[in-house]
Amino acid sequence: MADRLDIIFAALADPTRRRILAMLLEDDMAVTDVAEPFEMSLAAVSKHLGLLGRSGLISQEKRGRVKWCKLEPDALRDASVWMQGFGQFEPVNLDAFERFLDTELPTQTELTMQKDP
Amino acid sequence: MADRLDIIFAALADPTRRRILAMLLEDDMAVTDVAEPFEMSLAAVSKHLGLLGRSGLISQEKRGRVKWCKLEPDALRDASVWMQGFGQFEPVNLDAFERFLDTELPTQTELTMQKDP
DNA sequence: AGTATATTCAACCGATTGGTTGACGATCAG
DNA sequence: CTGATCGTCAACCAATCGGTTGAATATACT
Repeated sequence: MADRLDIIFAALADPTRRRILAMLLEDDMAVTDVAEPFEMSLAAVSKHLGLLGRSGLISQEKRGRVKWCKLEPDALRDASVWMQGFGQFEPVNLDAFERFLDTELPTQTELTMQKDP
Repeated sequence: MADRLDIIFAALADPTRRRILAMLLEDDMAVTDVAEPFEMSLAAVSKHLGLLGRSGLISQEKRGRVKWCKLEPDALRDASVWMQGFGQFEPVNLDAFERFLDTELPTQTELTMQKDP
């Protein structure tokens, strides 16, 4: 019933999970290390990681007794693409959007924005 | 407590609300008209619209007895910027964008893609 | 073997969510 | 004025969420 975007956006709707994703942006981490900075039980963080795993935003691989968590930014693409469908009317001079286009999508700019046909 | 991103992502996590946003992408709509295609009560849709309004993703203006709903894509910027921090390694591809258009916005394909100018 | 470490499981809790229904206040049309 | 239409409100319900605790499992260390 709940489709992929439901699960991804729901996963992103929690500040703890967003913080975890930001941490994993720097490096892969074990569950215990992920949990360390949070003021909640390890079990709670483990649940968050389970949800992130089910959403595809991270992958988890068990090596020995340690379960390594790895960011999977690909999973964000669907959500990002969905959102960009609404950004099409945003003024092109929005700082962040422009920075994004400049640095990340140089070749696709004309295709999506049709700035100067 | 719940910060802006929490509320925006939570708003996007529901398929009904995403469908509503897609509808409002075409044009401003009255609450009753928004509710029409959904198989749920008007009150339920009204609640969804209230949440979307509180999240800033739409604005609502009452004229007479009709309350007009208007998409506010600016509100997506914070979320989009946040996500782009994770997408930096994965350029958005147009295949995914096309899939999005097929499944969520079938009628707007020509409008947004400008296939044959 | 015995103990410590890493992680999850299961049961529970209060709060929130997504939906319903019925009553209600506005506003428009005749 | 009367009646229909537009939309919200309030109360309720079942399900899910984010957290807790304590027990359980699996792996590693000595």
